[in-house]
Amino acid sequence: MKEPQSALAALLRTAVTAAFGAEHAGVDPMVRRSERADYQADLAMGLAKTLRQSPRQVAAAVVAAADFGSLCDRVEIAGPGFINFTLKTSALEQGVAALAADERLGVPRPASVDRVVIDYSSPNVAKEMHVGHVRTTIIGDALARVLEFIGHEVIRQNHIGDWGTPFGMLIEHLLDLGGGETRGHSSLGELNEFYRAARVKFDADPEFADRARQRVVLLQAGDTRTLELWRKLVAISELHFFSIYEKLGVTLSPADIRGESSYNSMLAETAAELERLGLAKINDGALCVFAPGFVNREGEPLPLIVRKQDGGFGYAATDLAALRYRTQTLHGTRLLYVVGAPQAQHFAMVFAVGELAGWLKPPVRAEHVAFGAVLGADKKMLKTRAGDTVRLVSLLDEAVERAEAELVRREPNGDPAVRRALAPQIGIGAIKYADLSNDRIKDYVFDWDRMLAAEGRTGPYLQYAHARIHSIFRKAAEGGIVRGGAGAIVVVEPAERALALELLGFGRAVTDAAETLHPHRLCGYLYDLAVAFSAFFEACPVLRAPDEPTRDSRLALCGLTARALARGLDLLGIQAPERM
RNA sequence: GCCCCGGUAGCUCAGGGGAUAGAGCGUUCGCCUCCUAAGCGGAAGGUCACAGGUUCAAAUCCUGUCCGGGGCGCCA
Repeated sequence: MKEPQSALAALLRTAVTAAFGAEHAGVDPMVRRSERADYQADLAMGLAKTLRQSPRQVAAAVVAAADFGSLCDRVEIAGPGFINFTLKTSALEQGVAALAADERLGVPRPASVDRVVIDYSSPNVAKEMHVGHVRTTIIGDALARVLEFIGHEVIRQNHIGDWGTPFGMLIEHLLDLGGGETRGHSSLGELNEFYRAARVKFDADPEFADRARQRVVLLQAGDTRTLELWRKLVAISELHFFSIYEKLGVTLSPADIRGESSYNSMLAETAAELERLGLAKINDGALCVFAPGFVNREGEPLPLIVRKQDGGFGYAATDLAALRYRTQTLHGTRLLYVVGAPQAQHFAMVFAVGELAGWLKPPVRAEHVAFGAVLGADKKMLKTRAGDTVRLVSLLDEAVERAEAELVRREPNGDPAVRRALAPQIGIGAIKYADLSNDRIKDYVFDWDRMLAAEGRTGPYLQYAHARIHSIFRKAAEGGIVRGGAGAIVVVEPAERALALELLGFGRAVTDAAETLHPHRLCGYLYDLAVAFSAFFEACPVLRAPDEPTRDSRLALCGLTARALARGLDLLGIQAPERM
């Protein structure tokens, strides 16, 4: 059986053709949740215009042309021409029962499976990860999880910055320090210092800068000794990345790393292909592609510089090579770039060139999944009090510490071991929910007190709702009550009805997040679900239900809600502890 | 100068053609002998930056203005 909202939409579509002819078969019935009923359809007003009839008349004709009897026990026309539907309780019960029996909780399979290549996280080698990486990592991972769950093939690409001119100075500095044989830079705190020192030396010492430039040439030429030192830097950095990923609970693995260096061998042929296609030409000694529509300050055509005057390749070349690789070799059908909004123009140009080159053509699409900055309370880019960029480790550690402190405050005599297990789940979950629940395109204000607050629209609130359900299950088990019996779900109380209705929206919420690439929609849905559950929890005793069938039905509703919350949180990369 | 993204309640944010604009925090009034009160129920609080336009219908679409952030040829 179809989930009621889709069933209503389908019914309305046939009703429209029946009433007004096949030429209107394509109209969107505009079915949505309603405050005045269970669902409402807003199609009559639009149709009225083309049909030159009054909206209420149109609505009446549509309603008359279909039999809503099996789904609804009330269909009313209201206001200018809204059609309000109140579901039959049996339809609601069947819908929820179908959901309970469905592994996928009502998430439909995609009409066509995409091969999604998703580029996210992408930290830089020899630099410590900082706040600037938190959004791409969290948002990218959530999208990867959602798309994968829906049934798309997801290829993660961690486009780490492991190549380019800075490595000349880094390697040269490493040699100055003793050829890299020094006690391994095990902590990346040191390597961060290392980068800074190299930078300072590069800017201050022309002789060093010169050596650094020569070292870049050696690196790009594949000099053995140089590569060895380079690999050392990369290896140490990767250790750091994965320690962060582990703390964060991110699905990226070493196999997903495809850094800038891996395109090194493709840069020349990419440039050659662009030349061959007549797209790239030499301008001021640099090989440039001028995509139509892009201009600089002076209103002159703005180039994408494929090869610099000095013969080197910049990041535009790498991104073009990566685009070519992702389309021509990986055969991705949907390419996602989870990169900050400031790079919008860069990606617009890269995609434009990709289209000109014929690498990117429909139905294959590339999308810049842009996001805004993380701001402090002062509405400026988040910095430490000293004005430094915030290290990601400290951010995550502080989240865990704060979560643990909250646990102590709440339950001073609680088991410390339990707290230690719980704190990361709550702290990291709080950071993730705070980030994901904001529309990604906007900047968002990072506020510890708000995200970890005891109350409100937060990660902990969702986890708490889930934990309360499991608390019921534990109590049930203690009382020898077997869950998952044959008893049907019976919807009687308003709170049960509201919860059931909310549960039916799970599939739509997940699909919506995937199509729009906006995880905050799923966040909003899960919050609404948790609210509906909390209201149900207050109003409808489960284990103390008036009779056994009611108790079992409520247990089943609880089970379904717990699954939906846990799954939804999982799709966001947030853990759902069973007790808090 | 040109381009992109924002401007919605005191604060943080949803809503992005459809009914009286929603939520959380904060303020305020209630609710724990009862499955976790990190909870639930109620109240107050808004010329949706501004001005035009399109439409039966605009917070939502278009144009312009103002404010804030960002980008604009060899860094990534």
